[in-house]
Amino acid sequence: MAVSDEQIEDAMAHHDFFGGVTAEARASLIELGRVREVESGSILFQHGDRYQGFYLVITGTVHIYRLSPEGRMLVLHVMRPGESFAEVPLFEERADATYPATAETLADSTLLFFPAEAFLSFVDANPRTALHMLGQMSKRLRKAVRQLDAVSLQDVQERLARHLVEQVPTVSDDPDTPPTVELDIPKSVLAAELGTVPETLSRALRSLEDKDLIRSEASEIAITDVQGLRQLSREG
Amino acid sequence: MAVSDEQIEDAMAHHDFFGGVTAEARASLIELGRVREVESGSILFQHGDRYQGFYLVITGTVHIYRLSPEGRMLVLHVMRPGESFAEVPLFEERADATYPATAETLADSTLLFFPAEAFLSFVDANPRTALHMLGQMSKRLRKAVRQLDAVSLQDVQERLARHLVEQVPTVSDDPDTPPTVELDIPKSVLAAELGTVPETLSRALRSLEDKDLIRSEASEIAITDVQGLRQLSREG
DNA sequence: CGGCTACTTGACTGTGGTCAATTGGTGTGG
DNA sequence: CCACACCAATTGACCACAGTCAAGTAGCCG
Repeated sequence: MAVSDEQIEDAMAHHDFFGGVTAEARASLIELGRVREVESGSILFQHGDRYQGFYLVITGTVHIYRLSPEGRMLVLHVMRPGESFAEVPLFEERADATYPATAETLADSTLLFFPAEAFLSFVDANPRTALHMLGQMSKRLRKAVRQLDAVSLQDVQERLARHLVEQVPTVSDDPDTPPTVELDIPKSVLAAELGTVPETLSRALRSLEDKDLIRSEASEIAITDVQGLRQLSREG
Repeated sequence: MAVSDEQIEDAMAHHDFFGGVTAEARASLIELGRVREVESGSILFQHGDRYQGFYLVITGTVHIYRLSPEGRMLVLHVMRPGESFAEVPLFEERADATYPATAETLADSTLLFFPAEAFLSFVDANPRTALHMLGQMSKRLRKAVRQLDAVSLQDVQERLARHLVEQVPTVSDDPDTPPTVELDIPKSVLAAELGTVPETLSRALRSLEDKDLIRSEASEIAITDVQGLRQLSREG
């Protein structure tokens, strides 16, 4: 059940960073990576662990989270095929770099692992690629700011509305049937991604349903009023 | 009342990015910058404005914030001499880049402004400097994560405690008198930096005082029990 | 002295977190 | 094939943290 090279190539081609470099550079980058196959629920690294390197998702799902002392979870990111994570410590003080959060698979997954040393040597030899990396980091930073904004300036309902709107495919393949968001993660994780708990998420979903903005059934969420949702997520 | 070259040199030398490059590179970088002197309360750019370039603080204070539709403020950053801000959009899609937040001076300030085009050409000609930039961005990202963590996992009192602990100078110049944090910004800004409102900050300060962890008087906050504060900010 | 702003304090309210019980779906074993 | 166990999700009751509104105080400048 090894992954095919096409899958790897596919994931890399769609990647913000890997997709931006030349084909030859990409080829030599693949050489650096080690394939890791892990089952659902595996912890790749934990908050505070000594930094080893970063990952690229080929198949599966990974969530990056932090835990409060009391055990509440805040999900920073849910990573899907073609996305990479944990590059941040690459460029910090080398000696005692640690992972800033915990990474755990939400499904059986195939990952490409890039050891810090090897990757840094590559960047060192190809300084131009650092620019692509900067683009990547900038996006992350902007996303972090939006998340921060959302958590402290919007209530749960608005955050949920925003999240749903962002999930809706921009091009509607069928103008009549309402666009549908299929949840491929447990609701508890979505809750933690919105900075809340499952109970509150449940009530927020119900509340949006009562307002006829969505129709929710198990992990299928049909958006019946995209405009209304968008408006809710912007204005108070 | 123009700033001296020493002040500029000083600010740059202590900067994470500018301080990391060679002296000659730094010299040519100064050439790129334009000095701007602005009085307190000036808005340098607003959330959504077309991106022009980034700033380095020589003297004064600048806060970077976002506003909710209802007008509540979230302060992302308070910038002091030797710090730079608004580099993020440099490396994003060039055509329609915008500022992700608003920047306003909290005091009469002197800034060095770097136009995007010129600076990018420099990085292009000196790709190695991109690595320093990456280090810079990484720190930002990590800070953003900690802020996110704080806002959604800690209550106001804990966030305040953490903030105060971080302000305490690491080396105590006098072992007997308690370390003191001098607020150089209005409390309303500190409140927004902690993701709350002035009233709540006021109560949080009082509450820490009642616990004999601090002694607060106007903008002087004496830390009487650093250990206790630290503990409060970690554990629930 | 008057008026302005920053900050504080009090009373009230609401969002959302906690705890607990219930439902529902899924997989395992008798 | 049903029974049971287990986990995810929902619902209800309760409560507390913190935001709002309003009044009051203190400091500062004209």
